[in-house]
Amino acid sequence: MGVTERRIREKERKRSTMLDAAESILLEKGLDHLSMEDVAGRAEVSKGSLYQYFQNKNDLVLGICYRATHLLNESFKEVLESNRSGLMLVRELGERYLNYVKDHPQYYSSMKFLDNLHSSGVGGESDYLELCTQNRQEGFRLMVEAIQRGIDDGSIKNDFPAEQLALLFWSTSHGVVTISYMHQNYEHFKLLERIGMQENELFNAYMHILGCGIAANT
Amino acid sequence: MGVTERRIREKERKRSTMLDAAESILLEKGLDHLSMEDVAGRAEVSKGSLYQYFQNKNDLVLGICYRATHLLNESFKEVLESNRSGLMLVRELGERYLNYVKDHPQYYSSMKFLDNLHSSGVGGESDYLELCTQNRQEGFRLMVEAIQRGIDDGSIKNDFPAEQLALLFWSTSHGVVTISYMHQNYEHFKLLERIGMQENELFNAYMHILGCGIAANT
DNA sequence: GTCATTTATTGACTCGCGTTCATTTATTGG
DNA sequence: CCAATAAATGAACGCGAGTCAATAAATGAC
Repeated sequence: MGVTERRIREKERKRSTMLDAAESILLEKGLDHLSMEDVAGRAEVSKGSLYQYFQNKNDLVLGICYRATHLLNESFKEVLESNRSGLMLVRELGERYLNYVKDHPQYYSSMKFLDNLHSSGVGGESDYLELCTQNRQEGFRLMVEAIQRGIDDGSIKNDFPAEQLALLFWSTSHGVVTISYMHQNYEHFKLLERIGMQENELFNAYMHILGCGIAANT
Repeated sequence: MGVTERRIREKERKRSTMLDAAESILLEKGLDHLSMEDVAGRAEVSKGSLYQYFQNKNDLVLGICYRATHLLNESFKEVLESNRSGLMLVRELGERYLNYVKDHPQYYSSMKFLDNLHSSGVGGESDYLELCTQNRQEGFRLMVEAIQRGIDDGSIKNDFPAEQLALLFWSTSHGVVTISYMHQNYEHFKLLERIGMQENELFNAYMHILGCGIAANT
């Protein structure tokens, strides 16, 4: 009796279509101008139908965020398959993050949305919220693993536990990547130009400084 | 004929009252639950009156942000009055920033709001937007000055121009401070606990790593 | 003090948008 | 072919931002 299975598959397919629509609007117009009506229109369903697949607007955006965090984690996992030094892995993770934001700005803004929800205490009702949070924790865990490997192989000094270094890397890289994101996506953002800095210089300087800070003295 | 002068003063006083009301609501309920009606009620004026003093809601929040950025800059200027080494000044700036966020979370969220507007390209019509942006640039300039002094006095190495180091310090400290902010203000935020880290450890680790990265080798 | 004029205040109103729900339409199993 | 169940729909609701015509207050001339 594969009827209910097909039903579920069918439902998942529709949900995916809706997420595609939402994602494309997010890419084109940004979060501020993402309306449920708009999404319904592009997905060729009625507004009411959206609410059969998503609990509310937050849930919909977090649905995108779930894709976003999953994709980023997959990219991180690839990095960890290499057996270069831990320090190199960390650098590679940073590069991946940077490129990810460049390639998928809509995913990045969905992740910013998640962060905002976390910062606002509650995010309303959303099943995706928990999933996204788990994904983020998984991403963090991957960073910890890279750093731990670096400590073990001697490429990263052991002044701090891996988790603490990971948190520093996590939070500081977020700031740097944000600069890059704004530089990419907003005409008006002239900060880099104003101080005469190329985008890749910013990242290199960051990794250089960070490298000096965490690399073992060899 | 001091009539118009008094008018202007009076108007400024009322505007200030409204900002006070908005600020207290921002502190209590957060940005998401700040409504114009609410502000009007607490300021004991009608909703329509608010719009005689502020162009729109963004303008009102940016009015708070103007206070916020001004206060932060004043704190930074105090630091620069000292004649310690540039490296010490940078550390002191970081500490000030951290304490500022702890003491004035509502100001911090208004600054996040400003950043979001910048990230969204346009911020609607608001006279305060330009003023806030100028204040932020002034804050950045103060960081540049601290670092430049450090390069000049030999406490900071000269691998990078002061502006570039300032940008790195600016963006990375933002990430670290955000962690601290969330830790302070949101019950649910358990990241620090989960990795067994104290809040001040986070800052110290950050300054240690950064210090290793930018300090001149003596 | 009176009055015309300018300025400030008000709250009812509109409008957009997220969300709900009674109704309609499609699908399933017998 | 027919209940019964599930899915889809769009009109209707609520809430909050922003508007505006009507009202009140302040000012300055006489």
